[in-house]
Amino acid sequence: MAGENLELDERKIKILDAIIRNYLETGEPVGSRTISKYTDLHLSSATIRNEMSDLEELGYILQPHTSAGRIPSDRGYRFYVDHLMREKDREVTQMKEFVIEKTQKMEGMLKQVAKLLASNTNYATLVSAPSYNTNRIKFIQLSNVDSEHILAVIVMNGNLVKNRMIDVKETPDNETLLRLNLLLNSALNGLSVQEINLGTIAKLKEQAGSHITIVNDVLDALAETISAADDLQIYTSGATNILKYPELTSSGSATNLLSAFEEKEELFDLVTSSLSDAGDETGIQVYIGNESPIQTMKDCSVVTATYDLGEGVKGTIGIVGPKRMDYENVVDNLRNLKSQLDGIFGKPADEEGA
Amino acid sequence: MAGENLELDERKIKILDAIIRNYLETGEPVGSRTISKYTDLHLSSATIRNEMSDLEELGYILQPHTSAGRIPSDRGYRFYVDHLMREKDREVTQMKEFVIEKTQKMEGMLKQVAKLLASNTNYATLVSAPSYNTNRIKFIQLSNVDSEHILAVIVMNGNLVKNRMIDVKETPDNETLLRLNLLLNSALNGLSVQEINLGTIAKLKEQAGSHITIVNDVLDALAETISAADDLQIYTSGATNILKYPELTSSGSATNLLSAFEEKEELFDLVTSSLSDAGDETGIQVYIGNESPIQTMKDCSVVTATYDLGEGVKGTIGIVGPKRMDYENVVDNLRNLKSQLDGIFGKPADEEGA
DNA sequence: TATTAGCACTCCAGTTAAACGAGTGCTAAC
DNA sequence: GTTAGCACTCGTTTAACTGGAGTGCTAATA
Repeated sequence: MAGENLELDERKIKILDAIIRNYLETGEPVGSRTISKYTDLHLSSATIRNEMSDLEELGYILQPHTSAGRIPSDRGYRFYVDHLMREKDREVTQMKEFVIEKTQKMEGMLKQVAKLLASNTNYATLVSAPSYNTNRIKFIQLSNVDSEHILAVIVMNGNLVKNRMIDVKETPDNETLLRLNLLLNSALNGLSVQEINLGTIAKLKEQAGSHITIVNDVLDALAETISAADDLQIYTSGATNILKYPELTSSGSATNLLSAFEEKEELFDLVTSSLSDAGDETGIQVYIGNESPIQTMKDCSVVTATYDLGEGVKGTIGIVGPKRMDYENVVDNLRNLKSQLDGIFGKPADEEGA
Repeated sequence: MAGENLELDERKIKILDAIIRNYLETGEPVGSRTISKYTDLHLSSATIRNEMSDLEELGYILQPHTSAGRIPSDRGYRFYVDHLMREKDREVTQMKEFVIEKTQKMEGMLKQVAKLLASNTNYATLVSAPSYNTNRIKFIQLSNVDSEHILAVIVMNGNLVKNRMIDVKETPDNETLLRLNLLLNSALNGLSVQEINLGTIAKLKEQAGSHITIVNDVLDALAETISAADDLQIYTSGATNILKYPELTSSGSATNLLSAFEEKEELFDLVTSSLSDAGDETGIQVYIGNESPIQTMKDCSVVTATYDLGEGVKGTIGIVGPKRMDYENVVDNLRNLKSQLDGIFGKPADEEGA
């Protein structure tokens, strides 16, 4: 565990650890007498009191009011997460079988993941669908559907499919359509959407001749494919777990949290910022209180994991709960799920356009 | 308003009406003295008390406890909704512009509708996407995507598009693909999914020759298109409004309601049963307390409207709130929105496969 | 006969006061 | 440096009290 520390000696650390662990369990302020018995230090409550007084001065714990026990401060939690938390002996869970084999579709699977996580942890969970931003165009096809509509089908790497109905005044004949298909595919194939620049577009339009409008529509559809807000799906579960924690309901932030989980807009911010924060090498990130990217969550803790399917295809799994959440369990669960998801996409199953 | 009634004379009806209206406003049990002043009957509180006693015996109102005022019973609400409720002078709202013009996409529009309704009423709302069950196949197209995948695109009436990736061992050449496309289109075009019977399938497979597996996959995709649970999308908004009503939070049903709105599974039942209940000619249905199709909602009232885009394409808009909800306002809002939606689909805009 | 005034009674909601107890800080002794 | 002891603080719980809104009943009234 924690090695030498500038301001905390061995004993203080042990006491801090005991306080936090106890508080995580009970949710009640913990007093000196409790610690005196709980630890193997064999110190009297009076001694503990002195140490606690020091710890408070250092900002690791605080008193809700005079003559109450101590609770961890944000700084205390941070120290705990960084140095004190033990990794769980991971029991190899049967998640894989349960979650992944059973559902072929991305959407269903992610919903399952959120649900499973929520029931495992008793916190609110969210899972974002992978974002395909840096993905490349694999295939484009235009077809006549009826006299007024052309259907454009765009397949991206990873087999994400996007459809776009295009209104036309007159139906192009099959030959023209074939030519356009050839044109589009040869011009755009293999490009990521970012790589389609003005030059490409100009050339394309030049060659399209009288069918510029169709080409324009296809380009629009491509643009839409990356417009993140439109594409990014977020699945949530267990939001009502929030109501289980009095420190959230009484502080009044519960309602805001719940509607954030319903409307999901704020969750986008959470997901994107968690995707950009690198996290440590494990890809797991812990936000405590005000560290959270979202103001709404300043009274709770957020733990996120970023899963990476390769080729820049990434997504986020997150857990939102009270500051006194069971970090060990949560982190373990996330690490576990992450590793499962990281592996999946060797063989991309069939998915559907959002 | 209500004409003659077997057990209720004019005066009793007036009193009942006054009690319910007052209770809807305040949420507090209403006493005899209040009514004595509130109405233009000019009766003393004592007289009112006698009448109230009668009304209670008849089951229209009840006392939360001795020496409290009266509140409407389910039966009372029912009578109110059926006979007493006045229709609002509809101010022509600018909903259409706001909601409908601004968003081209079905999904976005329905989300907007839910949101608007929630903010208008302060209750929890849900909107189901139109179900295309009786819809017909318009167009099918298979294309080679890469060496291991064929993409099947299916367009239904109303321009609902469904994609399906099909794994293949070896790529069919273009000629074969063309033949299959022709085959599928001529065999299935214009059929609703229910109409595809064993005969059709057998004939199709016979003609498919060595490419049965592909045909099978296409048929699977078709089956999926109608599998309702998979297809039916529900958008919700304002679920947290539930927390505003003490009668729901204290009875403990709020949590269940909230998670019903989050998980949405129960809402499917609500939507389907509201779709099958014809409702009166207006297409609007009011469920009070136990009348609700869902047990979770037995402590509240549910008002639903069914919108009909024609061709069997239907959807539901619903509102969930306390029994003392503002029925007049709610019904008016629903009727309004319904009429807007009913009109929309003259020109089906572009949509995307689920 | 229908209505009203008056009164005793009920019961909830809100307030106050007291008792409790968990916990601290400090001091003095070990 | 550690501990025992004690006075003090402060939130929580319990109990008792009060006010008020509302009812039901009875007797008087129009």
